[in-house]
Amino acid sequence: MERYEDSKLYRIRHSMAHVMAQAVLEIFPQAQIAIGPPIEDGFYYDFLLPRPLTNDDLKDITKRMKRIIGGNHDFVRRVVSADEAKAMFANQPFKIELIEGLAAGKLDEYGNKIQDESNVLTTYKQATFEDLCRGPHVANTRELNPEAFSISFKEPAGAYWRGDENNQMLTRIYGTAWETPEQLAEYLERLEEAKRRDHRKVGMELGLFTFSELVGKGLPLWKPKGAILRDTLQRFLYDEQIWRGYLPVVTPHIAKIELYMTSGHYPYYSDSQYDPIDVDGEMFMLKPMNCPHHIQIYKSEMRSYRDLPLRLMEFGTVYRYEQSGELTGLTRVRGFTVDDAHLFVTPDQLLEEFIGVVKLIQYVFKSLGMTDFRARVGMRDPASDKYIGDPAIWEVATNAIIEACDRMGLDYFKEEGEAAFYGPKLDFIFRDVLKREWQLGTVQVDYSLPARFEMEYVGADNAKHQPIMIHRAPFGSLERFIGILIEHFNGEFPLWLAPVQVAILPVSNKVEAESQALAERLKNEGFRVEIFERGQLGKKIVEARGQKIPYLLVYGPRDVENGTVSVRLRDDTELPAMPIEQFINMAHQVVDEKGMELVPA
RNA sequence: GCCGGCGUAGCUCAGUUGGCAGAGCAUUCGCCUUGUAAGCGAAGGGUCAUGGGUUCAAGUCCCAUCGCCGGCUCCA
Repeated sequence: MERYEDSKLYRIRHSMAHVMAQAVLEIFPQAQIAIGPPIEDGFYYDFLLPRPLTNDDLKDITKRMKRIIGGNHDFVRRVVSADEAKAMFANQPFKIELIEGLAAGKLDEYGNKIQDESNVLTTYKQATFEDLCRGPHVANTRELNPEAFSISFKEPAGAYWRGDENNQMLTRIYGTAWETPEQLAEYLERLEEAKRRDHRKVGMELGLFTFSELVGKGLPLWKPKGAILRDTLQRFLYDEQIWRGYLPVVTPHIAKIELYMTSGHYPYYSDSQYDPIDVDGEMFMLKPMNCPHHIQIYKSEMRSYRDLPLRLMEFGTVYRYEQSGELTGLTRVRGFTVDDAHLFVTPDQLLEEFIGVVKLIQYVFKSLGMTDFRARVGMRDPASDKYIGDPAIWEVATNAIIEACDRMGLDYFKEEGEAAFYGPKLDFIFRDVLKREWQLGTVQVDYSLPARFEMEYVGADNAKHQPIMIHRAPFGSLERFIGILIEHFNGEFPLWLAPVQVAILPVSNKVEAESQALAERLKNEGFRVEIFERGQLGKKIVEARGQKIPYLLVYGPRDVENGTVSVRLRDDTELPAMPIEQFINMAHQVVDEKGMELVPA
């Protein structure tokens, strides 16, 4: 497959960024320009502007961009010396900084270390605008389609120079650009669809959760229907884990600060923890993670190799201080529940246990109809010093992960700098129906915490050994996972998960008593049922459809007489009237199979 | 935390150059008794996010705070 960097779209978007910069400079000649790269689906350019942008500015910029494109200007590449470049951009301080970084062969335009040393400076010029740029670009603006781009689809946004929050805040204008207007329309439609499916909107409409200013931002309140969904997921995983030899534990929400000093969490992550609470002169913290607690349970007894592997699980709620601006619905919150487990294993067991965890995660995803995911091996960044533990041990752990993947035939890719601070990990990245990627389940191999906590077990040789720890969470956080599920399914959950599975729609209140009896019968069968009593049948259908309830049972005198129900599915399919017994069997089958369809194949 | 936008009834929103705070849905009550996408009528519901300021007069103008949205940063 062609790399994005080599594609025509990439050149189009890169060139669009230059055209936009030219347009902005026409309006604000005093503006300072930073960088303007292509990105997924589009491009941006960062500016230091004399005032905030308005919608009218964006219209004006768009108009000017179209005019520039219509001018059929060539993009002309030129190799320049550092001195030449500095003279050319004398009144553009950001460019001067870039030139100095590039000329010294140290930093690229993003402020990252340069890999290749071919520190040749080039510029590209179209019409009156010449920009420091390594390209590539289209040959001429006539290759840009003036009807296939938009800069008004997104609000202008703030962005720090070189992405560092200590630097100056610039104004970033985003654009999207395509080869044809049809592709643009398709992209914009995808954005609209994502907005329609937004879990915050759908979750409120379905009555799953709410937020309260009095409780606090980033602290979701689960309403009954959301709690049912959540509990159903939780029970599914709980049962699955019990079956696989996990043991449940429960631990408190606060602990002494010394616990996190020992684990190493406190010094490394004090920024994202809440301030300690003084209790009778001792400092306690809201727990930011569950592992140190589980370690204390491990250490409560003398462990033999015969006890291992020991797999402790807990749906443990943790609290982390997230900056207010980064909170988003359920996907980024300040208190959330991790479907956590820690496996304590001997070196001999590591591989097998790791494989077992990966199999569990694969099974869980498959049960939820989530099939499109890939695995990432997160390795330490050799240049960083944020990791604890001996590099040699890291290598052993990383190799164990890779060997497990190979042995399972798992498709994976490696990425440096994606490890946890105490060990390498394997992350599962899920792609939803809208082709967006989310990092979900994670498995981490850890030699560090067992050492820090001086954990041990007695081996067959009667000597003491240190266990290895595997941290893992298939969902990651229940909150975030449910947010993703809502958007993936657009609130139309598979039957086994749906908070209300069956809506009974009485044709009139003449069958009120019979409808109640039907509801009771279905509840006794274990189904979640709601009777819709308001208004006429049409209105009941509207309401039940709005709640995305899988089965709508139209129930009237005819059905009462025949012992049937008329089943209408969530997708508006109308099944012929069927005996109640038959409906119950069908629904049981779909639930038992965790089917994605409402009618068994 | 930073940049920008936005806060009017439970929800979605209207509210003119500053001049009596509104609609639909939802809720409650009454009528209708219904067979596959909204039956009819009435009533209740507001410190216009909060606090200050300007003004004869503020939902409307100014300032601060809180919250929400889009980004940046961050995400054990």
